[in-house]
Amino acid sequence: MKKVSISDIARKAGVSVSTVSFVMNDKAVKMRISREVIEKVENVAREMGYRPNQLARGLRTGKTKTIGLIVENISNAFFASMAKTIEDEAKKYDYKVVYCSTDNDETKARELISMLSQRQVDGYIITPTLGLAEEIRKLQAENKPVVLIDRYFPEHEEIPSVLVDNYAGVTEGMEYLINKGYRKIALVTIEVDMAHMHDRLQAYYDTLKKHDISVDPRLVKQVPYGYVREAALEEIEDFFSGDGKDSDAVFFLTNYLGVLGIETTKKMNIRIPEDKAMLCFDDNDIFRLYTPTISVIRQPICEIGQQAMTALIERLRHTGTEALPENAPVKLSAELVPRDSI
Amino acid sequence: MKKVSISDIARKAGVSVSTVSFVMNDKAVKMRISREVIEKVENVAREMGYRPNQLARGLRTGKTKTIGLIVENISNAFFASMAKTIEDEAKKYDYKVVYCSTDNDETKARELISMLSQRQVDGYIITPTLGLAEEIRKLQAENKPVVLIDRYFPEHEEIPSVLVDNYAGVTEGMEYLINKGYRKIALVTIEVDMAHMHDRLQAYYDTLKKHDISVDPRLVKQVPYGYVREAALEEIEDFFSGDGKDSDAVFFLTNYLGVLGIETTKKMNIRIPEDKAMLCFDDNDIFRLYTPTISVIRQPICEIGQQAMTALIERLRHTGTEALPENAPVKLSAELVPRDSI
DNA sequence: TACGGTAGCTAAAACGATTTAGTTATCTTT
DNA sequence: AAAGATAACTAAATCGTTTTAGCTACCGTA
Repeated sequence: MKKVSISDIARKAGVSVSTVSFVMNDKAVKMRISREVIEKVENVAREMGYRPNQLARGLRTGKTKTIGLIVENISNAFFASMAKTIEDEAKKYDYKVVYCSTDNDETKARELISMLSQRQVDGYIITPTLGLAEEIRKLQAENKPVVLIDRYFPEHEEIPSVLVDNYAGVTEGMEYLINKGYRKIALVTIEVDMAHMHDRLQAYYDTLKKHDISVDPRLVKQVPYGYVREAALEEIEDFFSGDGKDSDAVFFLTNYLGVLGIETTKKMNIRIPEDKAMLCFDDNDIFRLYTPTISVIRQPICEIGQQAMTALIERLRHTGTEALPENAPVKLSAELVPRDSI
Repeated sequence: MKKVSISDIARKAGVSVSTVSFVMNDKAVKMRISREVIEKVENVAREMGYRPNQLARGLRTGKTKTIGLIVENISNAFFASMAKTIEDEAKKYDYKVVYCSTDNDETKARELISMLSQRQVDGYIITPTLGLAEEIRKLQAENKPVVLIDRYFPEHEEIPSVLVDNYAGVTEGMEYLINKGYRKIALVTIEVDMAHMHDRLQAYYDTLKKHDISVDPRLVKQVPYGYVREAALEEIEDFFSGDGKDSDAVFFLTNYLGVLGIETTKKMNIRIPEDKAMLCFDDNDIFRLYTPTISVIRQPICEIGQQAMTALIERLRHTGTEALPENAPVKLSAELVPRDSI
């Protein structure tokens, strides 16, 4: 059984294709289609179960009512919740979201953008990888709005973004640790190739300095990107039995690292907070449920999603001549959630 | 700046649109396009950054190289991992996946199917809700292949599916508990409106009977669907301080319920396994990391995803006259992972 | 009586690809 | 030298919509 097309409806209702189109798009009144014809068409369409072909519609109008969401990894809790809010938010504006994961791989990210672009999405929300700025500029040049989330390009202020104040967040966490008397604070981070991670790291250094605590470079552990779980676990374990051994607290700079951290401390029988206090950037179900519960710097996930969507919609609606929306980054604040691990 | 279309390439290369199309689709040799023209076209296309418009292509060919994946909730760990495998798997066959969540709401599920159908996806992988069989039959009638995962319609064997042997899984768990000496085994489930949950519940009853343990209906707790987190937590807490109080073990029939269970036992200071042993259907990071680690019946997520994809591809390739692939449900087995909670 | 206006539709182009059926020029063959 | 074959392309239809421009009756007015 083939799908019903607009001309099937036209034939059955005894009118032209244009008339059906007008009726289906609520332009019937404007086009002075008579009451009877409108009803006739509506009835036939309902009976035959007509659903307009969005490919054809998109081809003709140039709008697909679809936005592309590119995140690092959709199976990571942070991005999964984010995706869910964005999807719900998009629905309010009658947009559909299609999402994909870069796995933080620049090549893959490029491919994804290309794929979404070929599918003619109307706009993009992107968690960028390194080196993606050029590609994003091209999208903007094609008049496709883009909003960055979570990460940004300091040298490209013309790309709108919704960010968390990473520097302030880490500073708040560090102040808290120092206030509680911790002095030998270890830091576990991934490669700081992008600005948001650099901001977090910088806040660590600056807060230590501010309190006249000498910075011990051996207390800072960088886990390289692209390591599989097991390799990353080993790295952290090595750190805890080597350079990081006599730290009295450890600050994990991402949610994923924090989970690995829990796994390692559990395996090594490191007691929290007796042997080591623990703090993590970004929340996770596990942190709330683990014994002891783990303190975190929580990012306002819903708000990020909402603001990103608002910013995008604003730009999608901006057709032509009115004043351009501001491109200044939206900066939200992350909040310290103290729990038993400190 | 407008996008480059095939006719832009044709004009610049001084050939016809058809020629460009042949070159871009590797039909140049078959169509006897000369070496020089092929190179010319390829160069122009590369220089101008030509990317074919998939809407136009899909409209013409009737194939979008896209499959729709409908799950219950993409932010649930089980479905998130599943989605990731399916996406990776699809990529191998050069398909793109677009996914969406039903939140187990029949109306929403219908809308999602309708939306995907309007966007002309080539095939579907669906975690169905109650009452979705009719809608799915319609897709099949339109020659759009569908594969069910996780859930099924016992009265509709003609819809292919990839399932876990829920009955055997729960039986294995129950046998294990009984072997370890537990006799007052409580069960926490969601509404058993669909067959897969009914199978799990039935296995509970049957195993008890087999071991001549009397079934105490008060030990079976059903948490209604659609309850928000807090309400569901309260239900479980009430159960643990009421009817379920003197059970010596508790079996949670879904991953989500298990997480709520952990939260509740933690709050109520129920010691595991001293006060109560715990077992959960379906794994989760938390169960592996919690203290004590929680025993689970693990579903083979990757295999489900792979098999579903294989089954779908087989049907997508099946154009016309050859033998139809078998529709018999693929049944995989779930595996008991014993940990410290029992 | 002729003209303008309007109500109520329809024809046809366009969007960007794919694909079938030609067309033209050159080359073989007899 | 005529006919057929082949190499190397192209024209035009098509997919299912939207949208602009236009057509046809009929009515009112001067």
